[in-house]
Order: sequence, then structure tokens, then C-alpha cells
Amino acid sequence: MAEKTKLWYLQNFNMFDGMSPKMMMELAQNTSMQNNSKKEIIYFPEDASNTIYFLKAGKIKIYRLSEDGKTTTLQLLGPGEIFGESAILGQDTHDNIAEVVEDAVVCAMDKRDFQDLMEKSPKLTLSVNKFIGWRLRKIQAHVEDLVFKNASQRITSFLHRYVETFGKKMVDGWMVRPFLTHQEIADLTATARQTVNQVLNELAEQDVIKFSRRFLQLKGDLDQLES
Amino acid sequence: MAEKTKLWYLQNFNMFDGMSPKMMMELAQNTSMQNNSKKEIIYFPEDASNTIYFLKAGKIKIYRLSEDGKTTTLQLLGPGEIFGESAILGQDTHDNIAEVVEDAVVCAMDKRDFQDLMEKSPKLTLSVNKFIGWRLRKIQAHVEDLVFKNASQRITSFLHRYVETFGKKMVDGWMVRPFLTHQEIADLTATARQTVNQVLNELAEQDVIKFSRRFLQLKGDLDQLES
DNA sequence: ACATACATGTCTGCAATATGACAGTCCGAC
DNA sequence: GTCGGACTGTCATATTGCAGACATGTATGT
Repeated sequence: MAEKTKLWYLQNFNMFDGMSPKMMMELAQNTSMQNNSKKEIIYFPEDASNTIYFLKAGKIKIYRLSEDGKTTTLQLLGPGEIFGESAILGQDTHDNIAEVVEDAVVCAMDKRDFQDLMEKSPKLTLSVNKFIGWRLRKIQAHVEDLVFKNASQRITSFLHRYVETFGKKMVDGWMVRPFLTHQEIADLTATARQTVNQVLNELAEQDVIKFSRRFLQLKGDLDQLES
Repeated sequence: MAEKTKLWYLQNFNMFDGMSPKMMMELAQNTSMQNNSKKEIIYFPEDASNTIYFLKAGKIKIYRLSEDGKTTTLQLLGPGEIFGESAILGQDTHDNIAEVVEDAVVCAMDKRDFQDLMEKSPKLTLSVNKFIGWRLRKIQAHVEDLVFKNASQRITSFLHRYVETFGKKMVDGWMVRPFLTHQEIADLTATARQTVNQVLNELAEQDVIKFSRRFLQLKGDLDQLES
């Protein structure tokens, strides 16, 4: 693949803001691309953690399974996000499952190459630290939600984040497309599928949202989805 | 304070393993010490995050309050652990409360000094990354526990970790001293004080543990405290 | 067009655990 | 040594939201 094309893939990651063109070229040389379609698994727990991934397009979920087959999703990631970061955090295996939720374009880089780059560029190291801090903050907020909020508050505030992150602002509200299945939302919010269904329909009844399998529309302002 | 003494304070942190004596001296120069007694608060949410802390002795808890006055403890830290790490992760305020649980000796270092040091020592950077990875793993496991385990499993497996981390191995089991209040355990496991009391007494009934306000004794092997 | 698998909608009962109340106990401060 | 506050032990009661059942709806491929 032409280096120019590779460069395109690496753009739009905040992490690489302010990097020299020379660095970016080096980055591009060490990167490989892949297209992954829905339901593909990028890695499993216990898989060797040698690679760090950059998500260029699509959505990825990071989740865990319990022994008795329950699922909990830790994060839903969109374009511009990094995953498989355990590779650069000194772990040699993954802890989670990474699965494609919407057809994705993923850049993969060997952890050694990335670490070499980090050594050369303190700026990059700083960005990485920021990113990790952000990830840590998000998961702490997740814990707080699980402990302090009830099921319908968790669902509502998830929808808030979902619309905020993935939605398009319209004159009269927001639109996200495609939408998730109720089961996916349940896994993200540690609730039951039936509860998600109920809350969703209540919100529609109150004319806050409108939804189908294909889309979620928020009528009006984001703060209507406050717990 | 003599640099030698300061050095003593900085020993026993895995993070500094393999650092050159010269580096260690530099570290020591930039470090200040403090003794904090039980119930003292080291920082609050929204406090400026300029300092990174090393816990030399005692215990610290990192926790959050909800609007309606509930508490959830994210971590209980013992000697050798780092906290306030948001300072080096690009956040300018803290998100949590850090409070002394058992009289503590704390080393504090300005984040700039620490970052300078990191730039000079790739080895330190690597250790820091490892530490952050470890922290991330712990909190992910916390989420998993909250979602997959029931109250009594959470309490039991917390006791497991508590004994493992802070206990002394005896011929016939383990001993931890001092013990926590039931409310503290409740906050750590997202359960109610009364539930903790009940589970604790059940375990005592089954002759797995023995406890009082002052100590917790595990009779026999750690794996008796498996969920 | 049909078959099949998957997703949604709705109800009902049940189990887990929080909450509130209150008595008894311990502990440190004075 | 005693007093007050905090911690522990044990109820009874309330509530939340999960689980199961099942009908309906929708997409996909042949």
C-alpha cells in the first residue's frame, strides 16, 4: 500500500497531533491496515498482546463474558480511538474481547515499533499518557454509574453519551444511525434486555426520543437525557 | 531532612527498581514527606492535580460520593502504592477523594519534576506504564465483579484480596490487623452495612474466619474465600 | 415468496438486597 | 471510671429489576 494512503489512515487521531511529518512517515511504515466486518473478533482474552490498534472507521466493543455466559461491555469505541493498549502497558495478554460492532477499518502497529517511537518523541509519550488518563477516567465513571444509578438512569445516561459521541446535530435535535440492539444496550449498562425495551418505550412515550432498529432520534436538547 | 533519610522513604517502590543511584538522589531531592493521620483528606475532587504521591506506610482509600451522600470506594491502597496519578496523566484536577484509613507516611513529588525524570529515564517511563496498566486492570476487574457477582460473592472475594494483600501468613492461616469497619467494607463492595455484617457472621459460623473490630483471621487457606 | 433466525414488546412472579428501626456493645476522651 | 459517640447485630418491610414465557415483528438468503 502506498505510504500516502497509509498516512491518510493515521490522520484524525488526536494522539498524533503536532507530530513531525518525518515521524508520521515512520509511523506509517510500521502500520498495517485491515478491514473487519461486523461480529469479527479482533482479539480474545489470553491472546498475546503484541499489537496496538487504531480505529479509523466503524465501531468496536470491548467486553467480557462471565462463566455462566453473561456479557458486560466495558467500552464502545468509535473512529479516532485506540484499543489493545494493554500492549504498551506492560501486559503480555489481553484481558478482554474486542469485537466489531459496525464494519471497521483498523490500523495495527507492533508494540515495539510504537514504543520505539515513544522513546523518540516525548510529545507522543505525553499524548499516550493523556489518552490512558482519559480511559481511566471513563472507567471510573462507569463504576460510579453502576453503584449510584439505577437501571433506567444508567440507560438514559448511556443514551446521552451515545448521542453525544456518535450522533449528528440536527435543527430540532440529534440523529444517530445505525442504532444498537436492545441487548447491546443492556450489555453496556448492566441491565436486562426487557428493561432497556421498557425504558426506551417510556422515553418515546414522553416524546423525548424516537427510535427504530435503524436509528435513534433525540427530539430537542441533550440534557433531556439526564439521569 | 537528610537525603539519606529521604532515600529510605523512596525505597520499596517497585517503580524505582533498577534506577541508578544518581537518579534516585535526584528523585529524593525533589520529594517531600508528610505524616498523615487517620481520616485526613489528602485531596478532594476538583483540587488541582499537581502532585504525585507515594505511599510509604499506612493505608489510603480512594473514593467517591454521590449527590445523595452515598459512598463508593474505588481502591484501598497500602505501602508501595502510588496515587494521585492523574497528575501525570494530563488531568489538571482530581476526580476522587483520597483519605487516610490508617496513619500514613506519604512522599509527594511535583508532577513536573516527575515528568522531567521520566524523560531522562525510559526505564522509569516503562515502569509507570506498567503501573498504569495494572491500575486499569484492577478497575476493570472491579467492574466485572459489580456486574457478575452478587453481594456476598463481592464481599467474600474482597476479603480474599484484603487478606492476600495485607495479611500475614501464619502456620494455620492468615491474620490481618487492624480490620476495617463493616461500613468501610460495604463501601468497597457496593453493598449495605447490614449485608456485610450478615456475610461476615455466616463465614464465622462456617469457621472460615474469625473476626473482631481489631483483626480478621482466616482459618486455613486463601481459596476458602472464593466466590 | 417462504423459511428461518433474530429482534422487539409485554406480562407476571420472584429473589435479592437495600432500608429503616432499634437494642446492645465497644472504645477513646476527658 | 464514666460518658458519648461510633460500631455491631438482628429484625421486619419495601423495592427494584431480573427471568421466563410467549406473541409479534423484521431482515436475509435462496
